[in-house]
Amino acid sequence: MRADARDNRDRILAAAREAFADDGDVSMNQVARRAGVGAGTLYRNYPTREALVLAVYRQEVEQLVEAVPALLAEQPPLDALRSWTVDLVDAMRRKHGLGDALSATAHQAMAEQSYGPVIGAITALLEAGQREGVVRADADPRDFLQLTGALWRAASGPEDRSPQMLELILDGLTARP
Amino acid sequence: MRADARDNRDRILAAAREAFADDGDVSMNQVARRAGVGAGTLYRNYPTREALVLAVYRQEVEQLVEAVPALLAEQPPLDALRSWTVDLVDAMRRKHGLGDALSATAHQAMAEQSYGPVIGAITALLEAGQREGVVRADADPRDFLQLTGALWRAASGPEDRSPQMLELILDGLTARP
DNA sequence: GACCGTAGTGGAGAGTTCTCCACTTATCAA
DNA sequence: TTGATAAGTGGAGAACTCTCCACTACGGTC
Repeated sequence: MRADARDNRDRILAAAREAFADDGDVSMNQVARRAGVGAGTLYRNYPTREALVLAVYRQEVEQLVEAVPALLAEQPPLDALRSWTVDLVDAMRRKHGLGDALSATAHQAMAEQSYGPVIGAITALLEAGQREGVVRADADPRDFLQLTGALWRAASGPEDRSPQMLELILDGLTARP
Repeated sequence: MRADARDNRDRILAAAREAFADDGDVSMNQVARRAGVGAGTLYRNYPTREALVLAVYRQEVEQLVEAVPALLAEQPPLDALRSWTVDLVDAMRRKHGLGDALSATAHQAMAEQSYGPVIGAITALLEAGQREGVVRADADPRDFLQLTGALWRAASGPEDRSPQMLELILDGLTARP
């Protein structure tokens, strides 16, 4: 990769980070202008808005993913899953566009490739529960991420119903004797 | 309302119905052109794409709503809820844009006003279950519609995981002794 | 240092959403 | 029948997304 290209890529990411921090609905054009590049350059580096959003919040998401082992060490699996999910939904709500980007990729190939880490985190949480026999055997991490999208949408509405919905989902995940 | 205005309104609806039947991603401009009206007229009648979509599929949705009493007469509440939901998700998948429109309105005031019927149908199904003590008391119809949105997204992916997700949700809805 | 192939660029352009307001016209009272 | 008038119209316009390709300039080679 050419040095100037890498420079542009970095400038775009920096500009996007600033712009998203200021306000959620920033146009791709605005990001490009702010970074001092043409629209073409922006789109070559980040082909979709989602790709850009995921790149911007990569660190935040990584932190969430890395927190999993500690959670599992401290709490029973279902409690760990509950508090992790609350944090995830919270991040989706605070970081504009992240909820859309994450739940859009839940059942796509893209998710496996670029956002495997999140799926990996959910897998670890579910498997811990399965090992203890408290989570049903057919629980699927992509399904859970998709449901998390619904949670986030509910949390963003006028009346936050996400706690109740989360309890319902966890209840549905629980293994029955 | 002026007669010519009503005429235009009807022509727009007819044009939209045709256009949506042909293909899901039709631009608002195309609908306007097809109906022979200006963009302004289209937007005055249907302020958002969602509003137009809901108007176009009103009958389909009404049929779904009206089917509830028969379902409840034939089957136990949870089975009725299951089969009704399968039909709803199926409609969301076949009728382009309906899934987005419905799940977007799940927790908004708009839903109560213009799509109360769907909420009403879900309420009837849930209450039947509650009366028999098989559905948890704190189940909320808007939450359920929101979860249905996730189901639809999952059903539209490469691998249809919606049956498993539906079982999980129904399991979560079940009242525990 | 000069050369050249190719990776990389920017912005014009086609298409979109949605708003605004100068104009047109249906309707009702006289 | 005829105005008056408020309801209704259309399309120009501003801003957007995303693509395409004529150009520019980086960096390995001599």
